[in-house]
Amino acid sequence: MSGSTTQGSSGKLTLGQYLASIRTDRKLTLRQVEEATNKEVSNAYLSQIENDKIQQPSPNVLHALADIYVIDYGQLMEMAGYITQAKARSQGQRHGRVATFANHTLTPAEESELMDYLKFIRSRKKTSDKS
Amino acid sequence: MSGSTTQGSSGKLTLGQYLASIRTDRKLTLRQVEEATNKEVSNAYLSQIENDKIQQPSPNVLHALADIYVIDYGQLMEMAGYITQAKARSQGQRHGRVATFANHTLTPAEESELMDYLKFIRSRKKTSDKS
DNA sequence: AGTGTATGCTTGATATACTTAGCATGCGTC
DNA sequence: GACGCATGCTAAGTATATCAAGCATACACT
Repeated sequence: MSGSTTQGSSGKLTLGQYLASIRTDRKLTLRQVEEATNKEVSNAYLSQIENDKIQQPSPNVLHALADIYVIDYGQLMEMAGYITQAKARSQGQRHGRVATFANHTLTPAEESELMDYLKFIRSRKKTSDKS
Repeated sequence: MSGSTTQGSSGKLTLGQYLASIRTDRKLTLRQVEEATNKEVSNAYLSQIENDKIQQPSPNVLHALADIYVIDYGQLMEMAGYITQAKARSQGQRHGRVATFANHTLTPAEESELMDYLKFIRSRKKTSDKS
């Protein structure tokens, strides 16, 4: 029951949620992705990944997806629980997580709405210290 | 370079041969390595890897070995047949308007909240569509 | 109605990484 | 010789990623 696909506003996105959000954002179907990856990732399997039925997809699968979505392979690797070489890069914070949004195609209207909402979120939290 | 251990006069070393040569060089036993990796890699399994019975050990196993041997993780990954970030080609085009968000450093929580909100926005608009 | 088609998802089967137990040989000491 | 015991390895089992096929619903069109 319940269990909408969103996992609430508390935690991070899972790998599956992340991949699903990107695909739907780009308005691609499971089978289109399967085609785009040259059958490297079947639509059935992608469905399982997006629903977190697969605990740790292989690097090759992740690479194929990163390839067609044009997103960062290393990020997918980390999300999947793999240890990557760039594990000690806690300094270059300028990018990194924001990549999530950078990889979504937002309309100007949406972007503006989100900017407002971000302001709202931050104003709510302002009472407590920043971390 | 390299050449100090038993390398076939033929071509490159396989992953297993490479790992075995390092271990014997260091005069370690399979069970010592198993201990050193905190049982992350069992001696039985390491034996299979060294004899190329395992086609593609998982990145986590490779990382554990790279760790205790103090060798390059990425090299092991490539030897095992994984594609690494080194292969990353052109980053491709960036989505211009998203730059606004890219310049904001979002916390994971904020990012997640915004993702939910974006879904909400789009679900509202769903009734009207045109192409 | 009905027929087709697209979409997401599930189900059963297979491949293979990985584990646990044990084998075989060698090397030492009695 | 027999008893330990360390070393590399193997055999059988479990877990899980991945595939091929199909199901269910929704949407379109006649």
